[in-house]
Amino acid sequence: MTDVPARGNNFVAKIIEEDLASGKVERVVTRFPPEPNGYLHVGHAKSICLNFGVAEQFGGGCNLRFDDTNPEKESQEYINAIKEDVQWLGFQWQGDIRFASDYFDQLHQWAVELIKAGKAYVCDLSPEDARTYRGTLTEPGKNSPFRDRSVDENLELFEKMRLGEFDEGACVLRAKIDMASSNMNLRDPIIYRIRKVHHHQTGDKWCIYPTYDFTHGQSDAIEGVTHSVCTLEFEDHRPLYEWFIESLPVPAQPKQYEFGRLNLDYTVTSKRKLKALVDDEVVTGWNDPRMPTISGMRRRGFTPRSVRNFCEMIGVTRSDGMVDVAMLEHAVRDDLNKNAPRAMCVINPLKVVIENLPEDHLEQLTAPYHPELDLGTREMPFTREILIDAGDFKEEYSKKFKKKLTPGNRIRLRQGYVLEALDYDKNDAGEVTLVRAKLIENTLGVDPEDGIKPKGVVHWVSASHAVEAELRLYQRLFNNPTPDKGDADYKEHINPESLVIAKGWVEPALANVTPESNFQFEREGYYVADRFDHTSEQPVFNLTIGLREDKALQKA
RNA sequence: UGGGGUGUCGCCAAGUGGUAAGGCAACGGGUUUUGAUCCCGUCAUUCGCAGGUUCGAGUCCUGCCACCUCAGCCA
Repeated sequence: MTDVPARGNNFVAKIIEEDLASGKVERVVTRFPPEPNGYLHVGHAKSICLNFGVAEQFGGGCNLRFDDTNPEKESQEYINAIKEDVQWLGFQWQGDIRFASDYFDQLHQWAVELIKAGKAYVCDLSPEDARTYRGTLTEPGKNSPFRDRSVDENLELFEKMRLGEFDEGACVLRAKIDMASSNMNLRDPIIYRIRKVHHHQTGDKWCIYPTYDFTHGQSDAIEGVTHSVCTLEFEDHRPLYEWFIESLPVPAQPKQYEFGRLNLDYTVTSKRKLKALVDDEVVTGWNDPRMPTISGMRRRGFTPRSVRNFCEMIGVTRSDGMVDVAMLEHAVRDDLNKNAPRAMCVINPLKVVIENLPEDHLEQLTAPYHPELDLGTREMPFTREILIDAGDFKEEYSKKFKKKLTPGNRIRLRQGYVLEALDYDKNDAGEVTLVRAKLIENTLGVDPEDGIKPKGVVHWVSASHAVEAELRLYQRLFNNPTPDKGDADYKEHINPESLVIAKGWVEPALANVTPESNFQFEREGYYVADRFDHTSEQPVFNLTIGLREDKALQKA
């Protein structure tokens, strides 16, 4: 009875619902905390939909906060791209954009307080020695020889760190927790390290930077985040997150919850590997239509709604699985089928001469852009010579080709008349080069008067009026279901045919569409006018996804 | 061999002691001026495995097994 899908019905939403009901929180606040060290991908889309979605669902807000504690890997380019991607998906953050770096002063002050409370110390162990002292998964660590420095000495040393008196790596500030903990994160984790680099937000103000662990929870507290939702690999960090919140005079008590990150088959979703694809020029950039980045999907022709529907479809749980990429493809097809205007484009042209039409015949056929939605109409010039897809003509009739144009077999020109093939020409290679046909009169919108109905429907364009367009035919980037598995060899699975450039003859109405207009080229697939390269002089369309094909037909 | 997690149809996922939703995929059939869409139907006697508690267990208990994750001065 209900046509409203169960929305946001996941465990995070349930927790929030309960917290709201019990009065534990009065208004939900979440945050999406990307590090600006790469472009956002489909996995981030899941997180964005969750964090913004749940805030929206319960009348709260979601902050966009850049987790910018590691300046050397970060850049303004990424910040800009991330903002654009979030907005493109249709979400708006609460208030201004936040940066963890906005809180560096406060964080520094809290670090000092930790030292004063005897809960943090400056450690001079080299990275190698620190690793040794840390122990292993099965053996406890050992206390650092610097663990018992006096508060005054630590204060002085930490201040010298801040003033740049030590080299990078010379020492760090660590929280004093428990070197024997079975949770590695609690073995005196580093909370400040020396990095003598320029920061994209704070310039050269700091040469010491707080670590993720020391930054994240406190930033949440400062912003009044109630539910800090992250992925499963941070689960082990939760005790540390809580340790800081309990040890420091923070203004709020945020709680961390974890969900399973998205894994998509035939897809790579690690920023490092995506960056390698860009750096090694396997693709043309972060927004290459083959990339699973949000900007890549956008350029490919995915709509924000299709991506959001996909995220809704896969759900949010604590189990980590591998989602079938067919689900993503379904989400796009479903949205585009319902909403994209239809148009015609012939990719493998075969000329058909309609012999019972005069040379100068020109008729404008009015065709609706969508079979159900009222998206208006366009004029399709109809002339004596037209182009159809070569695959739609067969020299001989057969059951498999019952819907094709064959001598003696009628088909209907989509949105036009019924045609009957008469004969055809072949070249030396045996290829059909031209078909002669006759038009059956009075068949616009109605069946032939002689009662012989056309068997199939074929898309077409006027040979003299069609506009040549560049078609970029995309397929999946990888031909292996788990290219992300293992470490070094994922590039061996690159699909050599992930991009094929082809030519298409589109109906004139398509030349003037704006970049990013989605279409279904009837009987061909869903295409989008390229966001950057499409112009009316040089139309460029990207294949978003093909139409679903009849499986039985493929087998035949 | 330590800690933390997760195991329900090929994939995702509801289910919270009362007798296994839904989506994707697949497979049949119907409609169709897109071999698309749409429609209709089929698809888990069984919930990682083995015991136990109970009138009754996917749900509770015990013990196994499998997989993921943690030893960055990354996030």
